[in-house]
Amino acid sequence: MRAGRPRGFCVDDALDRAMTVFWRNGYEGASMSELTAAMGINSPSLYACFGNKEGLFRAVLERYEERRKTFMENVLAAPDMHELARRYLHGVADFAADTSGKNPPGCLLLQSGLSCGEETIPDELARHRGEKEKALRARLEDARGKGELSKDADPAALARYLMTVSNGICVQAASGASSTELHDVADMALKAWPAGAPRKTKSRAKASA
Amino acid sequence: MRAGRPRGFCVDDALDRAMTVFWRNGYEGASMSELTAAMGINSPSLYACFGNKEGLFRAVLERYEERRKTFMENVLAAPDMHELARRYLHGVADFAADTSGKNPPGCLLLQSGLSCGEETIPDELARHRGEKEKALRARLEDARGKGELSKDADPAALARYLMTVSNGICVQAASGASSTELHDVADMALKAWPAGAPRKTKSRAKASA
DNA sequence: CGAATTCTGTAACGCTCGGCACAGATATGG
DNA sequence: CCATATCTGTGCCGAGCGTTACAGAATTCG
Repeated sequence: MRAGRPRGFCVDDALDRAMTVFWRNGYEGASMSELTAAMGINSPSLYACFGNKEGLFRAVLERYEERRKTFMENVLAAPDMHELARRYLHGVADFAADTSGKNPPGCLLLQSGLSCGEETIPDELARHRGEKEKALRARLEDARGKGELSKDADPAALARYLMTVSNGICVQAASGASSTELHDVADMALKAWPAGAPRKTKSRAKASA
Repeated sequence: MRAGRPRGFCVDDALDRAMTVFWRNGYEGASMSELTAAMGINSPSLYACFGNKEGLFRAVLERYEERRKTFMENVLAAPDMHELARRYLHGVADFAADTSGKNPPGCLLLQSGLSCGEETIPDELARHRGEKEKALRARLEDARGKGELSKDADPAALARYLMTVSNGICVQAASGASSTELHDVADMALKAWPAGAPRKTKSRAKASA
């Protein structure tokens, strides 16, 4: 164990509370006083732990990705590509409409700073969204190689389509759309998905844990 | 415009310049000093003309809608509903990818403040986006009444779908997607659009969430 | 034990923010 | 040509921002 006075707060809990503030107010709209108040700590503790506001934000993003990891794993583990698309879009709809916690509806990767005074924030968020798209594309390319997807399908375009609809759903959620409205949009978007090998679709809906 | 010293700048030009700043930096990220510098005026002139920062922003939004008016008119004047969807999505793709002016790629109604410290800004923007959705829905309802759209089609859901994809396209554009990528997404989204006039439409069961 | 180390709370820093008083400049109307 | 009205530029305001200096409190190590 390390010497010195032990930290008086749980880092992950603090990050979860900071996440809510960034999510609701955006990066610039979240003031340090709001953040420290929500986290239940004083600013020197925050600066000692995270460096500065941007460092805190990056830590929040990592925490966010960690919490969404099981969802993406579940999506990528889909048995066929139509099921992958279905799990992804309906999972996003579930997630975006979820107001059971303290977080506002929508998605942190959009709400916290689509545009902003410091260019580095939107760039970082775009990078994170790009990572998700890349994961989807890799899975689709793999499926195409294995014959689970038509040879004339374009994995990159399909992945981009999923991300586009997903981001649109998040915006709709932030604008106040209901859960069923979002799922209807997801269903409609799935009609554009290539038929692929399997013709049988199960209509089972599962919420993201 | 009676007595008194005449205004030394063109209001619309100033609004166009302010629009670029809000677009690129977001509402909160746009400082008054940046705005006045871009508009080529001093702050007292700005305050005398627009009241305060939020007043300026609202004026910018009006100007924006005015500039987009002919586009929406062209969309709503489409001869059939598939053409309406096509014009809308590809028009948005064109618009979002356009970097010929000084405005960044994407859409002001999203970039300038999806989330923000002052709740009133995201609300106002959501209202503006809602107006567009309402216009599309009204046109679709009208078309359904005239038999140009299947009776079991849902105008509200279709309008929401268009808005969702449109917003997604704008996010993709802001993330750096190319024009052809955006048009590919628009084409793919159009595959989900109900067929022209025939009586047969597949209605998929809604998710049980 | 004392020394070293690490975290915490108080209080304040310099800076930029949005906004405005004021006086000079430039127009109109009588 | 004066009275009135509107706009412009200079300069400044209090508030809040992100950030940090400092000293005391709590722990481990020798």
